[in-house]
Amino acid sequence: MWLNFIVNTYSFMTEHEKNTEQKILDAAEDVFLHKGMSGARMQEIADKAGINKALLHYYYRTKDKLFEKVFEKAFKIFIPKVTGMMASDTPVIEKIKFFIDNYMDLLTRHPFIPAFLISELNRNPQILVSLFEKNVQLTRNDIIKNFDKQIQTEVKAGILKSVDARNLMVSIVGMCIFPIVGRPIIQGVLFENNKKDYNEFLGQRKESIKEFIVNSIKA
Amino acid sequence: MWLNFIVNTYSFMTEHEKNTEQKILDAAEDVFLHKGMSGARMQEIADKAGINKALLHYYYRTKDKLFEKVFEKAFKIFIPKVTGMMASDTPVIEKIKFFIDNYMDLLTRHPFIPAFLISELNRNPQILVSLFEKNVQLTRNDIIKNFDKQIQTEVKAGILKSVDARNLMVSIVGMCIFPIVGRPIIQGVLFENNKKDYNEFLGQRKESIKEFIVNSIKA
DNA sequence: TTTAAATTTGACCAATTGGTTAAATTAATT
DNA sequence: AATTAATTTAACCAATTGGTCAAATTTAAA
Repeated sequence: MWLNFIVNTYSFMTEHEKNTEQKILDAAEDVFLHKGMSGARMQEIADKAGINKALLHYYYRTKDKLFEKVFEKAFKIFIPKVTGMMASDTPVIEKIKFFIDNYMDLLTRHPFIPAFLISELNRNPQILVSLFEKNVQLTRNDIIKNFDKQIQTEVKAGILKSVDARNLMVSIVGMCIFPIVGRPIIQGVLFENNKKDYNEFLGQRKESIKEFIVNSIKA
Repeated sequence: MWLNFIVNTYSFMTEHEKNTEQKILDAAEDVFLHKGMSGARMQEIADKAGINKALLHYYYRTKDKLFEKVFEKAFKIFIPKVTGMMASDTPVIEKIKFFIDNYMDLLTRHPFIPAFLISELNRNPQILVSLFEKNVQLTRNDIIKNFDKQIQTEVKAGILKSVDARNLMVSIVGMCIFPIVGRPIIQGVLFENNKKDYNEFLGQRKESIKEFIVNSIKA
């Protein structure tokens, strides 16, 4: 679709157009996720999409614009889930268990996104600025405050030990993400590089984390 | 020093030589750590070292060779510490507290190394193979087994709750590393991008992790 | 003080890279 | 069927990149 780089993906485009565009985006995701912005090559993306390189620039003018799209998609898959977990009104421990189950599943389905986000954001934190404007940044603050309030309520009710909301959240996400982004190192150092053993480890990790956290915060 | 790429840094080289070589290595570290293998430019490294680009190739034939040196140094700073923590014969909880204090300090001093290692290793896990051959891979297995044995002893002695050594180690390191590698995201989402607030958060994080873990594993 | 060896440089090169353009092809509109 | 608009391609380009080389300079050895 012409001027697509401005108007984006809309419902009135034909199946054919959607396919070409989607093929490019899929290929771009694949290449960018594994090689990063600086390591990705437009030619490789074109090859993987089965199209001419010039067509890439026809749809997404520049490498930066294409990268932006891929990054935004990756970001949206992972980050809102974290604040999302704090929104429901179930008890804290239930909430956490639910989150860990879902987040670990998400990580298993997209194991390369977190390292990609970490790498690109450390190299250029500026990317976040524009993303934060677009997305649900307004309510975010209230959500965190509410989650903290809920925790303090349960602390006073004698359900939980005294814990700080943000420390808890960073710990939970860290315990979930590290075995994924650090896989090459951990698998090498602690599992003699045995892929099967490590997959088993990841399989039971969910339960391990939940038990570890509940043990820590339950009064 | 001529043929330096083969013989490496030895004590019999003059101060002048050591300086030039070190200047290159420092500059390379700086650039590689922030831009990664594919994003780093030999010209930028040369500029930062204040030398001609050809001199870079005189000392370290290729970009790959130079990268290898930087990577190995970064790796050696961080990874042996983890297995090292398990070697002493103090009680488990003391060991863990000592490790967290030291590791968090290390992370604060070198905040960009972990993301660098994660990124490069996910992109090319092959790098590890040669490194594992060179380094203390022999005793590593015994160290882990001994640590696990110590834990199980303390479990039976009623000091600790039942915990798996490798899960525990991954959790500890994950809780330490995530606030560093995920800084841009966490600072943005949870701290309204306030740098000062985040530094304060990092300052108390050490104690928070220790308390969190002890609460979880103490019987 | 020669002479030889090691270090440093400027100029250069081939390959790669992101991006462009004009022409060809296909799809949509009349 | 004719024309217009949208899509796709091959060929090309300027800039960048890792790397080389011969010459110049500095240092060490004789």
